[in-house]
Amino acid sequence: MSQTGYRQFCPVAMAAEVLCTRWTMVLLRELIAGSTRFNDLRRGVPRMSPSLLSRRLRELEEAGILSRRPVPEQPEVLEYRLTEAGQDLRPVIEAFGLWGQKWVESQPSLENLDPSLLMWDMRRGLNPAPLPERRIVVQVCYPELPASKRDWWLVVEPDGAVDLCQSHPGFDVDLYVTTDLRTMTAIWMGLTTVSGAADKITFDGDPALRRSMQSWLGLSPFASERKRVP
Amino acid sequence: MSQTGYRQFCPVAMAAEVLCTRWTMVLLRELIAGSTRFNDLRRGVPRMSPSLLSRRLRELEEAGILSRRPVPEQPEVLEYRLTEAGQDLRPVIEAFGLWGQKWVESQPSLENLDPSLLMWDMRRGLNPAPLPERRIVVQVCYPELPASKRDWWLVVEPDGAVDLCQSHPGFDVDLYVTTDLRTMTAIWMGLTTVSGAADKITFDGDPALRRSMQSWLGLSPFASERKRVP
DNA sequence: CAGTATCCTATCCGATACTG
DNA sequence: CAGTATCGGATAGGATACTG
Repeated sequence: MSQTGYRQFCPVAMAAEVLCTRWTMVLLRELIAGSTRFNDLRRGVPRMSPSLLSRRLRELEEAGILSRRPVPEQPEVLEYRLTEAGQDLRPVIEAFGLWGQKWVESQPSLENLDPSLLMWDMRRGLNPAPLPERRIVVQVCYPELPASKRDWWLVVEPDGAVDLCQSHPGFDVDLYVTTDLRTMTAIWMGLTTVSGAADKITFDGDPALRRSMQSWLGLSPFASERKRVP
Repeated sequence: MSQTGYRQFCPVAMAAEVLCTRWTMVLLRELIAGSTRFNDLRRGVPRMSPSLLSRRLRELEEAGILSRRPVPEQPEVLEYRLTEAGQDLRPVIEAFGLWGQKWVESQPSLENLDPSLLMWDMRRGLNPAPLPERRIVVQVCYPELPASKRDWWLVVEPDGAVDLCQSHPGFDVDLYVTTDLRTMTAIWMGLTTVSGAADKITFDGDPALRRSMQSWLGLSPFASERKRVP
């Protein structure tokens, strides 16, 4: 937002005054998704400058939306946790996301891809349930990208924990997935499906894993909402 | 919002890019409440400059949220109607308002009172159902205000139509209500009630009307949500 | 890694005045 | 009444570099 507040007694205006400043809703989405540490937040909101992030976090604390407390083990590092008021923003974020998914043209967003962000989101959403009960390693390759962002490894531990690596984790790879970033992003957003984009993906490795990919690949929380934009 | 967009493929960011610019949410609240004409919108969002209003309306049209069409009878005047995408913002606005009502301290907003806006909102919300089936005139007086904003008349026609006047409409007044603007605003927001603020209101006229006031006085759509802020 | 301070510019927005 | 153009200032926020 710019200049001063709205100075209006309507609750919508009161909320907008706190929430409708640049990056705030996106940051809140990341907090609600569960990130609590500064650099995790940065990963989730990569285009936001650290100084603005720092500032927003302070503002949100002041607004009673989150608390900044030292991490117990590392007292010089802060941890950001939503207060009750912050948790209660979940329906607000969901309403935003739902509406955005339904009504905002996605072509322009698909011009602004970001492999780190996508993989970070995929890591978070990945659903280990359909996977066999052993360590599973999936390598994703985007041949069009420069080497530093080309290869990614998702490591799913037997207990369901998921790690994202940018260098080979040392374990055998169960499934190789090669595609372009745009296709993978479209799948993640629910604009297409693994089978719908079959001609743009090549697989190598465990056929069962490949067939079940749509089910274990975690999609955007809004992927199930179909586009309505004309 | 400032600068350029977020260039992020998350639906929350996509929605925020359209919705989180200054005044936009407040304007949308007014559109969803039913205003369709430029100057009605101005009344509902009085602190917004006309040029910004004009601009936002064009942006919202571009975003597919509303349509600008000439009024059938007055082809040189435009009428702003929400499209389906715009109607679908209702849950978003409601989520905002609900959260604002629950979690934003209202003291500061109560420093920024506005009789025109309040009366305009009251006119809109007034519930004619509990009133007798004849024309009812209620005069509201804020003695503390300058003459030009002191007296207001709500005229409820037998068919339920409500008019707001700033000069005596000529009909007999059924009920006089005298109070201060802050009290009336607090009632409208649900922070107190007519009987709870009885010591700050004086009545003259029809006792039945007075007793039923809480029921016919239209409150803010969010008035029923109780404050939770600590 | 975690977070902050500084600096500078783009741009958003508010005020005002103006036209059909 | 309905709506738009212009203009200038404030400030938000981006880039960068820096500290514990």
